[in-house]
Amino acid sequence: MTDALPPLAAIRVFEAAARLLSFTKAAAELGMTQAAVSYQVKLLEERLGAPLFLRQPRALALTEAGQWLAPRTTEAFELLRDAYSRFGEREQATLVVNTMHTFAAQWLAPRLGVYQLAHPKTAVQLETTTRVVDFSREEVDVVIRSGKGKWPGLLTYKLIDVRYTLMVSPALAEKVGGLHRPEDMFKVDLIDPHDPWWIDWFKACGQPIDKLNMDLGPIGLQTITASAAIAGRGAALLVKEFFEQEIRDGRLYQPFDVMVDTETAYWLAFPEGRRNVPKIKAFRDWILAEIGQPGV
Amino acid sequence: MTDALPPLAAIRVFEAAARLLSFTKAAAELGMTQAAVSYQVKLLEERLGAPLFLRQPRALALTEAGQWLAPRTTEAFELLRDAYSRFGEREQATLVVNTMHTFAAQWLAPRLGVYQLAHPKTAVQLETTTRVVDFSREEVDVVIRSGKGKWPGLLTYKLIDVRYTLMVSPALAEKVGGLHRPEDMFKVDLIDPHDPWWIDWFKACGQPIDKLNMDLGPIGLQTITASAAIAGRGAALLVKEFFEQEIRDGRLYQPFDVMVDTETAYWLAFPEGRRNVPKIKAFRDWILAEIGQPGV
DNA sequence: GGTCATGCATAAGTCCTCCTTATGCACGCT
DNA sequence: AGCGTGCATAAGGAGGACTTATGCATGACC
Repeated sequence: MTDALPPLAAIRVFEAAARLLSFTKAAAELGMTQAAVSYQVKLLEERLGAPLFLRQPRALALTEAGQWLAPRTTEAFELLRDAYSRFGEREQATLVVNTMHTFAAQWLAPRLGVYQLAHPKTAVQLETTTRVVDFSREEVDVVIRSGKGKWPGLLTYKLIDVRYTLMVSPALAEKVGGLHRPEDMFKVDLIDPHDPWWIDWFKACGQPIDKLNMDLGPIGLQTITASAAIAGRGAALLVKEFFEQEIRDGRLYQPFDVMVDTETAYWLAFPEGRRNVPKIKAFRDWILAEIGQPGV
Repeated sequence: MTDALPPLAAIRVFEAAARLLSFTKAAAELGMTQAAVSYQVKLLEERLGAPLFLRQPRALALTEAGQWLAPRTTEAFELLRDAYSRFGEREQATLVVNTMHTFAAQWLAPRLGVYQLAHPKTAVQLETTTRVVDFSREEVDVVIRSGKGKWPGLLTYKLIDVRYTLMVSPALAEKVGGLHRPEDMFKVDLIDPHDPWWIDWFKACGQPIDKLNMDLGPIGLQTITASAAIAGRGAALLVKEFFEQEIRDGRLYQPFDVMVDTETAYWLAFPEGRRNVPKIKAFRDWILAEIGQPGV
């Protein structure tokens, strides 16, 4: 026989019975019947080939062998209980949120102070990427991404529709004599003019354009295009929800009512198997409430 | 949620997988399939709400959380493995044999040297009592008792038939002119004359006596009555097998062939549940071989 | 001395946890 | 491109771990 351990279920029962010196009390602590405790102790005694308890009237006592074994077993179980209890606390301490830069910078970061006050035990760690996250290979708790929201193996919660609109600096609009209708767009430059969003926008305005100048540089982050618009360099297509503060400040304004619905949205997503993780549930509930949608 | 531990089966699997950084190797060590390891790890990760491993091509890695938890878990399991392994060695160290004084002193003690040489790792601790042993309340491994040998819950192995015969000192026999037939018994005293064995012995000799003088003291141990017989104080009824050395030495001799069979025997007995305990099996096999009977 | 409460022991039966089998997928190597 | 390897998963089975019911021994109380 190798030094394989006896069944762990029996060891666990023995540990509780030895610590409490009562099968009945051990049963209560372990959430099982006294008969199950008796049964497991008998199994362990037979397996070890030695009695561990002396059954006495109205009292249980440990044999010498039991007295030798019990504290060692309890020490091991205390290590386990401590480790797994502190693990729970430790895991609650940090929530890793991976999302694209725009969402992080414009929507989430400004609100994290509120989140922190409401959840002092959990620090949110923002990661800003746009690539696909593989939850089995990366230590990420939740992601926020745009798209259709149907990702197998993930639970998804809809946050914000992706609808963009044209925005400019009020100063620029005044400088060119105002932008009163989409036909006035010749007066200003298009920021990030190769962004395919422009095709859909002009089409929505009834002025379709066939093609964009795709030779220009890579499509920029909305935060960069928004900065250029605020600087008066032209008009940008932006998701309005990300720039509410700038709108309130008068640094950006929306001259026309045209909104282009991409039929996609921003989604909170995480693996189905983590649906019951407290810090993830808390974050989900908070962000849904913050967006003004009913929680699950 | 209380600080209840996750399922121990899952923790055990995690510990092996973390230590070996391989589900396949962990499966081999634990004697289960790789699918079972994968399943248990997934269970634990969902229960804890955190991934413990990062699945990489041709390599498993622990997450930060897993790196935190694994050494603590391994430490606990090393305590358990060490304790239960040393327990086995420790339990092999001593065998407690409870038997009546005569068997211990006359038959077993003289042979224990031989046993010790054959089993150097096990010390036999003799307890000499005649009362009933309750294995659930006393730390006794095996008992040797006389009787019918049918004791519920115990396994029994027959050792020696209880047949007694008359024995005297050769010097005493010569002093009284010899003991040639049972009718000569008037020449010597009966040692322990109130022992009921005398009724059966005289009856077996064709000279029944009706009663004994029951007013005398308690029935003595055979070792005491044998000492008196050796000292020439009279004749004693003894189990011959216990006094072979004294017979060889010429200190006792059996003048008649009369043997009275009590229809009982000396039995080795221990609880059924301990049938597989190595030190008990070893002792059983030795004592059966010593008595000249085939082992089980 | 009789009755009752308590705690452990056991048999029989149930159920669900833990596993196996079969198979898929991703990746590195050749 | 094909193959070998290691992890993942679904479906299903079995046996381990438990429950229920009951017995027994003992101490406390009247």
